[in-house]
Amino acid sequence: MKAGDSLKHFTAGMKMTPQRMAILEFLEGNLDHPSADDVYRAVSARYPTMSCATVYNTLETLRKRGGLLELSIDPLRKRFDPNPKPHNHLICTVCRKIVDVHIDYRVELPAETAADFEITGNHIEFYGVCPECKQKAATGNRPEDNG
Amino acid sequence: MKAGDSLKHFTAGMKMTPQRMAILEFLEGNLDHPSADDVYRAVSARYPTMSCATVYNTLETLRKRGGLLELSIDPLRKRFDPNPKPHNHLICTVCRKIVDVHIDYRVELPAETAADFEITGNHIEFYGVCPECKQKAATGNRPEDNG
DNA sequence: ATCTTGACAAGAATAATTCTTATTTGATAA
DNA sequence: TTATCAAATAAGAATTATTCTTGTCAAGAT
Repeated sequence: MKAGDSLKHFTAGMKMTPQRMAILEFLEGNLDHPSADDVYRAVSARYPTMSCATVYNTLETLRKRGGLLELSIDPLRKRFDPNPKPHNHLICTVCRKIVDVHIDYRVELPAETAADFEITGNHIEFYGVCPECKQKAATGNRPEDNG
Repeated sequence: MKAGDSLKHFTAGMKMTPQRMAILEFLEGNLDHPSADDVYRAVSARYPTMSCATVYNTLETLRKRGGLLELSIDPLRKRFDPNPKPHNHLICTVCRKIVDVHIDYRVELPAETAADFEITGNHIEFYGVCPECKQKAATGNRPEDNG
């Protein structure tokens, strides 16, 4: 498979439109975990009439087809990951920066814990503080506790 | 420690008010991963003048003190977990039901991958389809693909 | 008694996402 | 090539979750 071609595997039978092609092009090979709004802003630069509903619809269609992973790693918004290889994430709890972790941990759920679920996958989040935020914390401006 | 007493460990120095006590009482021992709105609805049944801002403020105060985990396991809203023991989750991708997984997997990030982050924790999500949703899917009403 | 600080209610404001509706388009088959 | 029709679109209204603002209040400190 050619690099940047992976999403094509999930678009068979989808009606191809200029809008969708622009969205796919933006997503192909994108490792930044963009939000719907990131996609919308990037694509509407070239297609000024692009509607945010179109972006949401296309992302949801791709998600259902398995071409995108919807990540719940940001409490403020959904993030989408077009990286076809299953992987995990390291997240800075201060600035919410996200780093891919390409390690397969092979965690498994014992049958008695799976509670008759049909298991389809897993995702590990590591939490930490990134070097930049550690630096900032060290130089004094630590946030107060208001409790 | 008495069962249902765990949150008390994080409230030292917090000004105690009837509203906060009602919120704490609702959270103590709650294994349902309630959202802010769940807390608000439950507590305002007894305190009709409760403001949603008070709920959000109290939850955020507890979170900062380590008494609550803010879970990003639901793309629609934040969920809060007052269970003080670190644990993982099994999530139905159809109905979003959440089941606690009390297994310690001891996943670790190699130093070269940690990228100078100071690692503070991790969380594993298992994805699957729960028995009820499997049942529904088998009996015919499978959702169409709109792509 | 007054001051200070944190907590409060009420609701406005914001931000992300979904929904609605009329219109247009791409894929299919005639 | 053209007609057809389901699906996709634009535009913006609506919804939902969350945060912010403002004025008030209460408890402890001075």
